[in-house]
Amino acid sequence: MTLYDELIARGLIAQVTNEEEIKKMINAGKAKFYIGFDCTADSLTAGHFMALTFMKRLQMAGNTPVALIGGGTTMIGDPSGRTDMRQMLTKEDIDHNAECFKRQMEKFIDFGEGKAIMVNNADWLLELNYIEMLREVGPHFSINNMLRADCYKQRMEKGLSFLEFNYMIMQSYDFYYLYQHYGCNMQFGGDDQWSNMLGGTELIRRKLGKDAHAMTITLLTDSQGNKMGKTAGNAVWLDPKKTSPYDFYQYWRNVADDDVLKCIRMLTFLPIEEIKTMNDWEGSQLNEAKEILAYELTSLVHGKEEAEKAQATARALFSGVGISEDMPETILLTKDLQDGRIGILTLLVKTGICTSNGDARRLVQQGAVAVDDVKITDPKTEYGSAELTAGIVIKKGKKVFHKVSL
RNA sequence: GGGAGAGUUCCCGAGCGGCCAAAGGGGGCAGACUGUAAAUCUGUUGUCUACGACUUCGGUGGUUCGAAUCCACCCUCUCCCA
Repeated sequence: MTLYDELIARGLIAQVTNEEEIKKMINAGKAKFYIGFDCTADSLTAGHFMALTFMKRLQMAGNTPVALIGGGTTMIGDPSGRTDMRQMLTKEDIDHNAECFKRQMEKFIDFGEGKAIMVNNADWLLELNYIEMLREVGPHFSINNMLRADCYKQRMEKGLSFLEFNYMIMQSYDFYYLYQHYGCNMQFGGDDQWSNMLGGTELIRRKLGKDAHAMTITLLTDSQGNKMGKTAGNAVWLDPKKTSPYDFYQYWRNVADDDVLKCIRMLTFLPIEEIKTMNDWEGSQLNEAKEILAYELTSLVHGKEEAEKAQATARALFSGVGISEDMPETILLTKDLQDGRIGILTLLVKTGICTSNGDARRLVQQGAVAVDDVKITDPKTEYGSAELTAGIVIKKGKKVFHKVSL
C-alpha cells in the first residue's frame, strides 16, 4: 500500500489542490512540506498531535517535513473557526511558547541532519516593512475573494478586525517565503486552514509562476461534530505537567463508541490491516479498543513506561482494588491540620478535587464521595493525623481518585 | 463624523425599581442504568465560619428606604449613513 493510499484509508485527507501531483511526490518520498503551528499556549495539544503524527508518517516515507513555528503569525491571531477575536499575546509570551513547542516537537519528529527542519516565521515576518510588503504582495490579493473565504464569512456578522483580516496574507507569505528559501512546495494543515493555504499557492503562482500544493487534514471531530481533544473547554495538553499521563490516558479511554475506531485510524501507527480486524467489534470488545487507543497514544506522547503505568493504574482503580502507586497524590503538611484534624471538605478542596467548599459540600451530600471505599455523607467528617499518616484514598464519583498522606 | 441598538452568572439568552443569586437552554458535576461508552431519567451548578450572611448583571459616579433594572459620563461591540 502506498503512503497516499494509507492516508486515504486512515481518513486523514480532507482536501487537496492537485491529487496526482501530491500523490506522486509523497509516495516517492520527494516532498518537502510544511505545517504551521501558532504558539497560542505554552504546550501543544491533542489537536496538534494529529498534525505531528501526519508529519511523522510522511517523514517515515522519506519526505522532509518543515515544522513552522508561528512566532510571527501568532502576533496577528488566526480568525479561522473563531467567533471572536483572540486575546492578544505579548511578544515575550509568544517567544516562550515557541520555545515550549520546539522542545515538544523535538521529542516526536527527528530533526536530524537533512531529516526535517524547524523554522520560526518571526524570523522573516517581524521585520517586514509595511509599504514594501503591501507593494510586494498586496496587488495579488483580491479583497472580494478573501471575503468569500469561509473562515472570514463566519466572522462577517460578529465583526472582523483588520488585524485578523491580514492573517491570511501572512500565512500566504510564509508559504511564498518557504518556497523560495527552502524549496518547500507543499503545505499541509487542518481543514480549517484551507482558504489560508490556497492564498499561499495562489501567491506563489502569481509571483513566481510556479505551482505549489496544499492538502488539508481532516479535523478530528467526535460523533456530535465537536472538535476532539478538549474536556469541558480545556485542551488536552501534551505537556505532562499540564495534563498528566494518567489523565491523558483517561481522555482517550473514555471516548465514545462511535469515535474509537476513527481515532485509532487517524492517530495511531497501528497497521491498517490490524485496525480493519477491529471494524466489527461491538460492546465489551469495543471497550477493549478504547484501551488500545489510550495505550497507544499515551505511549506515543509520554513513552511506553508512562503508558504502562497509566494503564496499570486505570485497571487497578476501575477493577475496584482502589489502591495504586501512580494515582494523583497530595501530601499534607502538619500546618494544614487544625488541632491535628482536617475536615473532608477542606481535604477535597486542598487536593483540587473540588473547586470550592460549597462544591465539596454538595458532592458529599449527594453521596459522590468515598474515602477508602467508604461512602461519606456527613460534611463534618474529619480525619486525624494517624489515619492520614497511613494514607487515605479519596474517590469522587467513579472516575476521580486521589491519594492523601501526611 | 452622524444616527440606531447591544454589553447579564462557564456559554447562549430572559429579566427592565422590591417577590432576583437572577427564568429557560447548552455545557459541567453527581445519582440511577451500563461497558470507565452513548442515549435516557433525576439532582445540582456565585462564595462563605451555610435554615443565615456576603459579593455579582461592561466601568465610574448619582437618584431612591431599595437598582441588573432609572439618570450622567466613560469603555467595548454590532447595524445604517459618510
